[in-house]
Amino acid sequence: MTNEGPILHADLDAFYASVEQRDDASLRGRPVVVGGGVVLAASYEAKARGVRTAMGCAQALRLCPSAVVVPPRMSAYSAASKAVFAVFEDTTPLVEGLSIDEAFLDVGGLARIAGTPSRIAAGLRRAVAERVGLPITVGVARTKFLAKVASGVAKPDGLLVVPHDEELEFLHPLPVERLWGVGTVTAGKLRAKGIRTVGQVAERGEAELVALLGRAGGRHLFALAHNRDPRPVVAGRRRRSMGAQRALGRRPRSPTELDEIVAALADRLARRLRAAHRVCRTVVLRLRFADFSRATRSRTVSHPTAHTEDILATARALLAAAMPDIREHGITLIGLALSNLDDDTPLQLELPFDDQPPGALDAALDEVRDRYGSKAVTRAMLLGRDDGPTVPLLPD
DNA sequence: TCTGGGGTCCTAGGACCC
DNA sequence: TCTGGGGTCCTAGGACCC
Repeated sequence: MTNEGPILHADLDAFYASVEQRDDASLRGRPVVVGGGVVLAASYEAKARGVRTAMGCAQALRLCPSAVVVPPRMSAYSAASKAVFAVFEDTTPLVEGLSIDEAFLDVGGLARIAGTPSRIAAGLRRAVAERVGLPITVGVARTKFLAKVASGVAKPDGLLVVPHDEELEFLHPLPVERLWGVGTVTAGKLRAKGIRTVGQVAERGEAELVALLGRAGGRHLFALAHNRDPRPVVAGRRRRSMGAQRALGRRPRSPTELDEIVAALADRLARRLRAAHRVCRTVVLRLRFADFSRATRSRTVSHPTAHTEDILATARALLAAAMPDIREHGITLIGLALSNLDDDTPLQLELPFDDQPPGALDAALDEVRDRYGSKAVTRAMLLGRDDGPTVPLLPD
């Protein structure tokens, strides 16, 4: 949990497309597009022709007529991801996964065992190539943020180490879009102020950036432009929400069809929730309308659940409430997300009542609250001496 | 160029409590 | 009776990431 730096950011190249090229020799060296209606991943041969993620497959074929379009094989990508993460874990226990194909690794404590960070990174790339057969790019720097920028610059199949004394020289000439967290909207706002490079961000005051981008966004960007990023690599992060969605096209849908889709989504999510031994308290209905505007409707219940029927009942209530909007605007996507996740077995603590000084119970509960969050103390029971009555401290 | 499926984090207002 | 300040939770929306 400590950040001793240096930090590696390891990022598989064109992940889904690389798995397809690995598993089918006839695809190697050719432009490959993984997707159905939309491009989920493009090989570097296809990227060179202008094909991009999230582009329609029809447009991808116009840009690159020789591209081979293959349907996604999610289970193969999931297996490949597990194998790559096993290599990460063999490198250091301090691995923070960011997505299916990238992770931060804190290799600060490994200098005496495994050599310099660049040696560790080179060994990691070699191990992924030998054991999994996939190309991976690694960025190395003192902070998470800079390591991620470095891997982005080094792609594909590259390795880039940013030395301590060259951080700002590396960072400041880069366009603001390279910064993690700067997308089209933020880049547009910055451009309107004449800010195009990270160095130009660094020349502005924090207050100006906060006024432009909001409190958190402005502070964040200000810190990053000066290469300040104290965030540690955190191993074992747990997911905070779980979702599933379905695009519907533009054809009108009957209420019965919508109900069937919501039921299928609720069933799929509830199964995933139970498989992960989690429960949820909040159900979110996501809608996208014909004009591409979006809306969410959510409801939080008092009792955590992983039962399909509970989740579906809440989802149905949300759908019913959203029907006027759906009728008015037309619906093109429907999704469900579950949040406020928790473990399915609650934490149980037994505090011996005998010989406790006054206030000991309150102090113990405070400690639980500090360590596990206020939600951990949802139901505290005061157990009496001998066979005395059980007194609920908080209403059920 | 009309756009998939899975996530994270931030903001802002209102309710409610002490 | 009126008042303040602080905290948490819920809901909805938005930006961003892969």
